[in-house]
Amino acid sequence: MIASTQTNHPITGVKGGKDQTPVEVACIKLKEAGLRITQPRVAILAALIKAGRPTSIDTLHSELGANSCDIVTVYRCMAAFESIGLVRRAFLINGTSLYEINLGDPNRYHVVCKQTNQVEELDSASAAELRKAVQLVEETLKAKGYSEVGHIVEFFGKSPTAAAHRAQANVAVPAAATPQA
Amino acid sequence: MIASTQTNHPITGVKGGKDQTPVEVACIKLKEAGLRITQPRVAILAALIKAGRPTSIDTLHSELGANSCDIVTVYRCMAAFESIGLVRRAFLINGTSLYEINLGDPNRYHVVCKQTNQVEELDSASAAELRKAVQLVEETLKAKGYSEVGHIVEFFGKSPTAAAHRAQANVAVPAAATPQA
DNA sequence: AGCCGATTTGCAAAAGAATCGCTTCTGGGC
DNA sequence: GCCCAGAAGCGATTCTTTTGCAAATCGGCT
Repeated sequence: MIASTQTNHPITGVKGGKDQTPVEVACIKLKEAGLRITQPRVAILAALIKAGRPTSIDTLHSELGANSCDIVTVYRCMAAFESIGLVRRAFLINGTSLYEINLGDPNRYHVVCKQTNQVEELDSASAAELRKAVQLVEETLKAKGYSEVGHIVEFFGKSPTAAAHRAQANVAVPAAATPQA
Repeated sequence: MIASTQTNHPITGVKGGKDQTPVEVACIKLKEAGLRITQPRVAILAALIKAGRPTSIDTLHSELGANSCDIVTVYRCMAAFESIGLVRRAFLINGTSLYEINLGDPNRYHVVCKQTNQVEELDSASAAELRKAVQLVEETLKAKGYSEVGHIVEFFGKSPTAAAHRAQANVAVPAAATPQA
Protein backbone atom coordinates (compact mmCIF):
# COMPACT_ATOMS: atom_id res chain seq x y z
CA MET A 1 0.00 0.00 0.00
CA ILE A 2 2.99 2.29 0.09
CA ALA A 3 1.13 4.71 2.39
CA SER A 4 2.96 7.96 2.71
CA THR A 5 2.00 11.60 2.46
CA GLN A 6 -1.25 11.27 4.27
CA THR A 7 -2.94 13.21 7.03
CA ASN A 8 -3.49 10.06 9.01
CA HIS A 9 -2.70 11.38 12.44
CA PRO A 10 -6.04 12.03 14.15
CA ILE A 11 -4.61 13.61 17.24
CA THR A 12 -0.94 12.87 16.90
CA GLY A 13 1.52 15.00 18.82
CA VAL A 14 0.90 18.02 16.60
CA LYS A 15 -0.25 20.72 18.95
CA GLY A 16 0.46 23.74 16.79
CA GLY A 17 -3.10 24.96 17.28
CA LYS A 18 -5.08 22.78 14.86
CA ASP A 19 -5.74 19.25 15.92
CA GLN A 20 -9.00 18.56 14.17
CA THR A 21 -9.89 15.25 12.65
CA PRO A 22 -9.79 14.87 8.88
CA VAL A 23 -13.56 14.77 8.83
CA GLU A 24 -13.70 18.11 10.57
CA VAL A 25 -11.27 19.56 8.09
CA ALA A 26 -13.42 18.32 5.27
CA CYS A 27 -16.51 19.84 6.86
CA ILE A 28 -14.80 23.18 7.12
CA LYS A 29 -14.06 23.00 3.44
CA LEU A 30 -17.69 22.23 2.79
CA LYS A 31 -18.80 25.22 4.74
CA GLU A 32 -16.26 27.46 3.08
CA ALA A 33 -17.71 26.45 -0.24
CA GLY A 34 -21.19 27.34 0.93
CA LEU A 35 -22.40 23.77 1.07
CA ARG A 36 -24.39 22.41 3.94
CA ILE A 37 -23.03 19.92 6.37
CA THR A 38 -25.57 17.17 6.39
CA GLN A 39 -25.60 13.79 8.03
CA PRO A 40 -25.19 11.83 4.78
CA ARG A 41 -22.34 14.05 3.71
CA VAL A 42 -20.47 13.60 6.94
CA ALA A 43 -20.98 9.86 6.74
CA ILE A 44 -19.76 9.78 3.17
CA LEU A 45 -16.72 11.86 3.97
CA ALA A 46 -15.93 9.67 6.94
CA ALA A 47 -16.13 6.57 4.78
CA LEU A 48 -14.00 8.17 2.12
CA ILE A 49 -11.38 9.18 4.64
CA LYS A 50 -11.44 5.82 6.32
CA ALA A 51 -10.96 4.10 2.97
CA GLY A 52 -7.93 6.26 2.36
CA ARG A 53 -7.74 5.28 -1.26
CA PRO A 54 -9.69 5.67 -4.48
CA THR A 55 -13.04 4.03 -3.96
CA SER A 56 -16.02 3.44 -6.19
CA ILE A 57 -19.33 5.04 -5.44
CA ASP A 58 -20.88 1.65 -5.14
CA THR A 59 -18.32 0.40 -2.66
CA LEU A 60 -18.58 3.62 -0.74
CA HIS A 61 -22.31 3.23 -0.53
CA SER A 62 -22.05 -0.32 0.77
CA GLU A 63 -19.41 0.77 3.22
CA LEU A 64 -21.92 3.17 4.70
CA GLY A 65 -24.26 0.37 5.54
CA ALA A 66 -27.43 0.21 3.53
CA ASN A 67 -29.24 2.22 6.17
CA SER A 68 -27.24 5.40 5.80
CA CYS A 69 -28.28 7.01 2.56
CA ASP A 70 -29.34 6.51 -0.98
CA ILE A 71 -26.76 5.78 -3.61
CA VAL A 72 -28.02 8.70 -5.65
CA THR A 73 -27.01 10.92 -2.80
CA VAL A 74 -23.52 9.52 -2.95
CA TYR A 75 -23.40 10.33 -6.64
CA ARG A 76 -24.60 13.84 -6.04
CA CYS A 77 -22.25 14.39 -3.16
CA MET A 78 -19.25 13.21 -5.10
CA ALA A 79 -20.15 15.55 -7.92
CA ALA A 80 -20.50 18.41 -5.47
CA PHE A 81 -17.31 17.51 -3.63
CA GLU A 82 -15.39 17.21 -6.84
CA SER A 83 -16.52 20.60 -8.04
CA ILE A 84 -15.12 22.23 -4.92
CA GLY A 85 -11.99 20.11 -5.01
CA LEU A 86 -12.77 18.18 -1.86
CA VAL A 87 -12.31 14.92 -3.68
CA ARG A 88 -10.23 13.80 -6.61
CA ARG A 89 -11.43 11.45 -9.25
CA ALA A 90 -9.65 8.45 -10.72
CA PHE A 91 -10.71 6.22 -13.56
CA LEU A 92 -10.75 2.54 -14.32
CA ILE A 93 -10.14 1.27 -17.83
CA ASN A 94 -13.84 0.73 -18.29
CA GLY A 95 -14.52 4.39 -17.73
CA THR A 96 -16.07 4.11 -14.29
CA SER A 97 -14.72 6.33 -11.60
CA LEU A 98 -13.22 6.11 -8.17
CA TYR A 99 -13.03 8.94 -5.69
CA GLU A 100 -10.36 9.83 -3.22
CA ILE A 101 -10.44 12.45 -0.50
CA ASN A 102 -8.32 15.52 -1.09
CA LEU A 103 -7.33 17.39 2.01
CA GLY A 104 -4.65 19.45 0.38
CA ASP A 105 -1.88 17.02 -0.27
CA PRO A 106 -0.26 17.03 -3.69
CA ASN A 107 -1.79 15.04 -6.51
CA ARG A 108 -1.31 11.35 -6.17
CA TYR A 109 -0.97 8.94 -9.01
CA HIS A 110 -1.93 5.28 -9.10
CA VAL A 111 -1.47 2.00 -10.80
CA VAL A 112 -4.62 -0.02 -11.12
CA CYS A 113 -4.42 -3.77 -11.46
CA LYS A 114 -6.12 -4.90 -14.62
CA GLN A 115 -7.38 -8.03 -12.95
CA THR A 116 -8.47 -6.96 -9.50
CA ASN A 117 -8.85 -3.20 -9.84
CA GLN A 118 -6.69 -2.93 -6.80
CA VAL A 119 -5.12 0.50 -6.58
CA GLU A 120 -1.56 1.12 -5.56
CA GLU A 121 0.25 4.43 -5.34
CA LEU A 122 3.24 5.26 -7.47
CA ASP A 123 6.54 5.58 -5.67
CA SER A 124 7.27 9.18 -4.77
CA ALA A 125 10.17 9.58 -7.18
CA SER A 126 8.09 8.62 -10.18
CA ALA A 127 5.19 10.65 -8.91
CA ALA A 128 7.36 13.72 -8.53
CA GLU A 129 8.74 13.42 -12.03
CA LEU A 130 5.27 12.96 -13.40
CA ARG A 131 3.91 15.86 -11.44
CA LYS A 132 6.60 18.04 -12.88
CA ALA A 133 5.83 17.08 -16.46
CA VAL A 134 2.12 17.50 -15.92
CA GLN A 135 2.59 20.93 -14.41
CA LEU A 136 4.69 21.96 -17.35
CA VAL A 137 1.91 20.95 -19.68
CA GLU A 138 -0.74 22.72 -17.67
CA GLU A 139 1.30 25.89 -17.56
CA THR A 140 1.74 25.76 -21.29
CA LEU A 141 -1.97 25.29 -21.77
CA LYS A 142 -2.82 28.20 -19.52
CA ALA A 143 -0.35 30.33 -21.45
CA LYS A 144 -2.23 29.39 -24.58
CA GLY A 145 -5.45 30.66 -23.10
CA TYR A 146 -7.00 27.55 -21.63
CA SER A 147 -8.74 28.00 -18.32
CA GLU A 148 -9.86 25.56 -15.64
CA VAL A 149 -7.12 23.23 -16.69
CA GLY A 150 -7.10 19.75 -15.22
CA HIS A 151 -5.90 16.29 -16.06
CA ILE A 152 -6.32 12.59 -15.69
CA VAL A 153 -3.37 10.28 -15.32
CA GLU A 154 -3.77 6.59 -14.66
CA PHE A 155 -1.49 3.62 -15.04
CA PHE A 156 -2.69 0.10 -15.57
CA GLY A 157 -0.98 -3.23 -15.40
CA LYS A 158 -1.23 -6.76 -14.24
CA SER A 159 -0.01 -6.55 -10.68
CA PRO A 160 2.58 -9.15 -9.69
CA THR A 161 0.60 -10.19 -6.62
CA ALA A 162 -2.62 -10.56 -8.57
CA ALA A 163 -0.82 -12.58 -11.22
CA ALA A 164 0.54 -14.84 -8.52
CA HIS A 165 -2.83 -15.30 -6.89
CA ARG A 166 -4.38 -16.15 -10.15
CA ALA A 167 -1.68 -18.62 -11.04
CA GLN A 168 -2.19 -20.41 -7.75
CA ALA A 169 -5.95 -20.11 -7.70
CA ASN A 170 -6.42 -23.25 -9.74
CA VAL A 171 -4.06 -25.17 -7.55
CA ALA A 172 -4.42 -24.23 -3.94
CA VAL A 173 -6.85 -21.52 -2.88
CA PRO A 174 -10.35 -22.91 -3.31
CA ALA A 175 -12.67 -20.31 -1.84
CA ALA A 176 -10.99 -16.92 -1.79
CA ALA A 177 -13.82 -14.52 -2.52
CA THR A 178 -12.75 -11.95 -5.07
CA PRO A 179 -13.24 -8.53 -3.50
CA GLN A 180 -14.56 -5.49 -5.34
CA ALA A 181 -16.93 -6.84 -8.00
CA MET B 1 -4.99 21.55 -34.81
CA ILE B 2 -1.24 21.60 -34.45
CA ALA B 3 -0.98 18.66 -36.83
CA SER B 4 2.45 17.18 -36.80
CA THR B 5 3.81 13.66 -36.62
CA GLN B 6 1.21 12.14 -38.82
CA THR B 7 1.38 9.81 -41.78
CA ASN B 8 -0.74 12.11 -43.82
CA HIS B 9 1.13 11.84 -47.09
CA PRO B 10 -0.90 9.43 -49.23
CA ILE B 11 1.59 9.27 -52.07
CA THR B 12 3.95 12.07 -51.18
CA GLY B 13 7.42 12.05 -52.65
CA VAL B 14 8.49 9.08 -50.54
CA LYS B 15 9.55 6.47 -53.04
CA GLY B 16 11.64 4.28 -50.80
CA GLY B 17 9.66 1.21 -51.79
CA LYS B 18 6.49 1.55 -49.71
CA ASP B 19 3.87 3.91 -50.97
CA GLN B 20 0.74 2.32 -49.64
CA THR B 21 -2.19 4.25 -48.31
CA PRO B 22 -2.76 4.40 -44.56
CA VAL B 23 -5.72 2.13 -44.94
CA GLU B 24 -3.54 -0.47 -46.60
CA VAL B 25 -1.01 -0.21 -43.84
CA ALA B 26 -3.76 -0.75 -41.32
CA CYS B 27 -5.02 -3.78 -43.21
CA ILE B 28 -1.59 -5.30 -43.19
CA LYS B 29 -1.51 -4.87 -39.44
CA LEU B 30 -4.87 -6.56 -39.24
CA LYS B 31 -3.65 -9.50 -41.23
CA GLU B 32 -0.46 -9.75 -39.22
CA ALA B 33 -2.57 -10.03 -36.11
CA GLY B 34 -4.57 -12.84 -37.65
CA LEU B 35 -7.71 -10.81 -38.03
CA ARG B 36 -9.83 -10.83 -41.15
CA ILE B 37 -10.09 -7.93 -43.48
CA THR B 38 -13.80 -7.38 -43.83
CA GLN B 39 -15.78 -4.70 -45.55
CA PRO B 40 -17.00 -3.08 -42.32
CA ARG B 41 -13.51 -3.07 -40.87
CA VAL B 42 -12.03 -1.39 -43.89
CA ALA B 43 -14.78 1.20 -43.85
CA ILE B 44 -14.24 1.84 -40.15
CA LEU B 45 -10.50 2.14 -40.56
CA ALA B 46 -10.96 4.51 -43.47
CA ALA B 47 -13.29 6.69 -41.43
CA LEU B 48 -10.90 6.62 -38.50
CA ILE B 49 -7.98 7.61 -40.68
CA LYS B 50 -9.95 10.27 -42.44
CA ALA B 51 -11.00 11.72 -39.11
CA GLY B 52 -7.35 11.90 -38.11
CA ARG B 53 -8.21 12.59 -34.51
CA PRO B 54 -9.82 10.90 -31.52
CA THR B 55 -13.38 10.11 -32.46
CA SER B 56 -16.28 8.59 -30.57
CA ILE B 57 -17.75 5.31 -31.64
CA ASP B 58 -21.05 6.99 -32.17
CA THR B 59 -19.59 9.70 -34.40
CA LEU B 60 -17.59 7.13 -36.26
CA HIS B 61 -20.71 5.13 -36.88
CA SER B 62 -22.59 8.12 -38.23
CA GLU B 63 -19.61 9.04 -40.35
CA LEU B 64 -19.89 5.70 -42.04
CA GLY B 65 -23.37 6.45 -43.20
CA ALA B 66 -26.12 4.49 -41.52
CA ASN B 67 -26.00 1.93 -44.31
CA SER B 68 -22.50 0.69 -43.65
CA CYS B 69 -22.61 -1.39 -40.53
CA ASP B 70 -24.14 -1.86 -37.14
CA ILE B 71 -22.85 0.20 -34.26
CA VAL B 72 -22.20 -2.96 -32.29
CA THR B 73 -19.75 -3.91 -34.98
CA VAL B 74 -17.95 -0.64 -34.47
CA TYR B 75 -17.72 -1.39 -30.77
CA ARG B 76 -16.37 -4.84 -31.44
CA CYS B 77 -13.92 -3.62 -34.01
CA MET B 78 -12.55 -0.94 -31.78
CA ALA B 79 -12.07 -3.47 -29.02
CA ALA B 80 -10.27 -5.78 -31.43
CA PHE B 81 -8.20 -2.99 -32.90
CA GLU B 82 -7.25 -1.73 -29.51
CA SER B 83 -6.13 -5.14 -28.36
CA ILE B 84 -3.69 -5.38 -31.25
CA GLY B 85 -2.60 -1.78 -30.88
CA LEU B 86 -4.10 -0.61 -34.14
CA VAL B 87 -5.97 2.12 -32.36
CA ARG B 88 -5.37 4.13 -29.23
CA ARG B 89 -8.05 5.09 -26.81
CA ALA B 90 -8.69 8.46 -25.24
CA PHE B 91 -11.20 9.42 -22.60
CA LEU B 92 -13.59 12.23 -21.97
CA ILE B 93 -14.28 13.48 -18.46
CA ASN B 94 -17.51 11.54 -18.40
CA GLY B 95 -15.66 8.30 -18.92
CA THR B 96 -16.70 7.65 -22.50
CA SER B 97 -14.00 6.88 -24.98
CA LEU B 98 -12.64 8.16 -28.23
CA TYR B 99 -10.47 6.20 -30.60
CA GLU B 100 -7.60 7.30 -32.73
CA ILE B 101 -5.73 5.37 -35.37
CA ASN B 102 -2.23 4.28 -34.46
CA LEU B 103 0.04 3.58 -37.38
CA GLY B 104 3.23 3.50 -35.39
CA ASP B 105 3.81 7.10 -34.42
CA PRO B 106 4.70 7.85 -30.82
CA ASN B 107 1.96 8.31 -28.27
CA ARG B 108 0.09 11.51 -28.66
CA TYR B 109 -1.47 13.48 -25.89
CA HIS B 110 -4.47 15.76 -26.03
CA VAL B 111 -6.34 18.55 -24.41
CA VAL B 112 -10.08 18.16 -24.51
CA CYS B 113 -12.27 21.22 -24.29
CA LYS B 114 -14.66 20.92 -21.37
CA GLN B 115 -17.38 22.66 -23.28
CA THR B 116 -17.19 21.33 -26.79
CA ASN B 117 -15.20 18.11 -26.38
CA GLN B 118 -13.01 19.37 -29.14
CA VAL B 119 -9.64 17.66 -29.05
CA GLU B 120 -6.36 19.41 -29.63
CA GLU B 121 -2.89 17.96 -29.54
CA LEU B 122 -0.28 19.03 -27.07
CA ASP B 123 2.71 20.88 -28.45
CA SER B 124 5.60 18.55 -29.13
CA ALA B 125 7.83 19.91 -26.38
CA SER B 126 5.26 19.25 -23.68
CA ALA B 127 4.41 15.92 -25.20
CA ALA B 128 8.05 14.86 -25.22
CA GLU B 129 8.53 15.79 -21.59
CA LEU B 130 5.38 13.97 -20.65
CA ARG B 131 6.34 10.92 -22.64
CA LYS B 132 9.63 10.81 -20.82
CA ALA B 133 8.01 10.94 -17.40
CA VAL B 134 5.45 8.35 -18.34
CA GLN B 135 8.11 6.00 -19.63
CA LEU B 136 10.03 6.37 -16.43
CA VAL B 137 6.97 5.37 -14.47
CA GLU B 138 6.25 2.41 -16.69
CA GLU B 139 9.81 1.17 -16.43
CA THR B 140 9.62 1.43 -12.68
CA LEU B 141 6.40 -0.50 -12.63
CA LYS B 142 7.79 -3.24 -14.82
CA ALA B 143 10.79 -3.45 -12.55
CA LYS B 144 8.40 -3.96 -9.68
CA GLY B 145 6.84 -6.91 -11.43
CA TYR B 146 3.89 -5.37 -13.22
CA SER B 147 3.20 -6.69 -16.68
CA GLU B 148 1.15 -5.40 -19.58
CA VAL B 149 1.70 -1.90 -18.33
CA GLY B 150 -0.25 0.89 -19.96
CA HIS B 151 -1.54 4.32 -19.15
CA ILE B 152 -4.12 7.00 -19.73
CA VAL B 153 -3.20 10.64 -19.86
CA GLU B 154 -5.71 13.34 -20.70
CA PHE B 155 -5.82 17.05 -20.16
CA PHE B 156 -8.99 19.06 -19.88
CA GLY B 157 -9.71 22.74 -19.97
CA LYS B 158 -11.95 25.41 -21.26
CA SER B 159 -10.47 26.15 -24.64
CA PRO B 160 -9.93 29.85 -25.40
CA THR B 161 -11.84 29.65 -28.66
CA ALA B 162 -14.79 27.90 -27.05
CA ALA B 163 -14.79 30.40 -24.21
CA ALA B 164 -14.81 33.25 -26.70
CA HIS B 165 -17.68 31.76 -28.63
CA ARG B 166 -19.66 31.35 -25.49
CA ALA B 167 -18.94 34.83 -24.28
CA GLN B 168 -20.20 36.31 -27.50
CA ALA B 169 -23.13 33.97 -27.88
CA ASN B 170 -25.37 36.10 -25.67
CA VAL B 171 -24.44 39.25 -27.48
CA ALA B 172 -24.07 38.63 -31.14
CA VAL B 173 -24.49 35.14 -32.52
CA PRO B 174 -28.14 34.23 -32.22
CA ALA B 175 -28.39 30.86 -33.90
CA ALA B 176 -25.00 29.18 -33.91
CA ALA B 177 -25.79 25.53 -33.33
CA THR B 178 -23.43 24.05 -30.77
CA PRO B 179 -21.59 21.19 -32.46
CA GLN B 180 -20.96 17.79 -30.92
CA ALA B 181 -23.57 17.54 -28.14
C1' DA C 1 -36.11 27.32 21.41
C1' DG C 2 -38.85 27.62 17.27
C1' DC C 3 -39.70 29.04 12.39
C1' DC C 4 -38.84 29.49 7.55
C1' DG C 5 -36.84 28.96 3.15
C1' DA C 6 -33.42 27.17 0.34
C1' DT C 7 -30.66 23.25 -0.09
C1' DT C 8 -30.58 18.14 0.13
C1' DT C 9 -32.34 13.73 0.12
C1' DG C 10 -35.10 9.71 -1.34
C1' DC C 11 -37.35 7.17 -4.56
C1' DA C 12 -38.72 5.85 -8.99
C1' DA C 13 -37.84 6.22 -13.52
C1' DA C 14 -34.97 7.41 -17.49
C1' DA C 15 -31.07 8.01 -20.22
C1' DG C 16 -26.86 6.22 -22.15
C1' DA C 17 -22.92 3.54 -23.05
C1' DA C 18 -21.31 -0.78 -23.72
C1' DT C 19 -22.00 -5.91 -23.71
C1' DC C 20 -24.06 -10.41 -24.64
C1' DG C 21 -26.50 -14.25 -27.14
C1' DC C 22 -27.70 -16.11 -30.96
C1' DT C 23 -28.45 -16.60 -35.85
C1' DT C 24 -26.91 -15.51 -40.34
C1' DC C 25 -23.35 -14.07 -43.37
C1' DT C 26 -18.67 -13.92 -45.42
C1' DG C 27 -13.59 -13.90 -46.08
C1' DG C 28 -10.23 -16.59 -47.68
C1' DG C 29 -7.78 -21.17 -47.40
C1' DC C 30 -8.42 -25.54 -49.80
C1' DG D 1 -16.49 -23.69 -56.00
C1' DC D 2 -16.80 -25.47 -51.10
C1' DC D 3 -16.43 -25.03 -46.37
C1' DC D 4 -16.07 -23.21 -41.71
C1' DA D 5 -14.13 -20.35 -38.16
C1' DG D 6 -14.43 -15.73 -37.56
C1' DA D 7 -17.37 -11.61 -38.14
C1' DA D 8 -21.61 -9.05 -38.59
C1' DG D 9 -26.52 -8.13 -37.59
C1' DC D 10 -30.09 -7.49 -34.49
C1' DG D 11 -32.47 -7.70 -30.32
C1' DA D 12 -32.37 -7.55 -25.66
C1' DT D 13 -29.82 -6.72 -21.43
C1' DT D 14 -26.64 -5.02 -17.96
C1' DC D 15 -24.69 -1.54 -15.44
C1' DT D 16 -23.47 3.14 -14.30
C1' DT D 17 -24.96 7.65 -13.90
C1' DT D 18 -28.58 11.27 -14.35
C1' DT D 19 -33.06 13.54 -13.75
C1' DG D 20 -37.71 15.06 -11.74
C1' DC D 21 -40.30 15.94 -8.08
C1' DA D 22 -42.12 15.63 -3.37
C1' DA D 23 -40.68 15.26 1.38
C1' DA D 24 -37.13 16.07 4.77
C1' DT D 25 -33.24 18.63 6.74
C1' DC D 26 -29.92 22.24 7.77
C1' DG D 27 -28.95 26.42 9.82
C1' DG D 28 -29.63 31.57 9.97
C1' DC D 29 -32.84 34.52 12.20
C1' DT D 30 -36.22 36.02 15.63
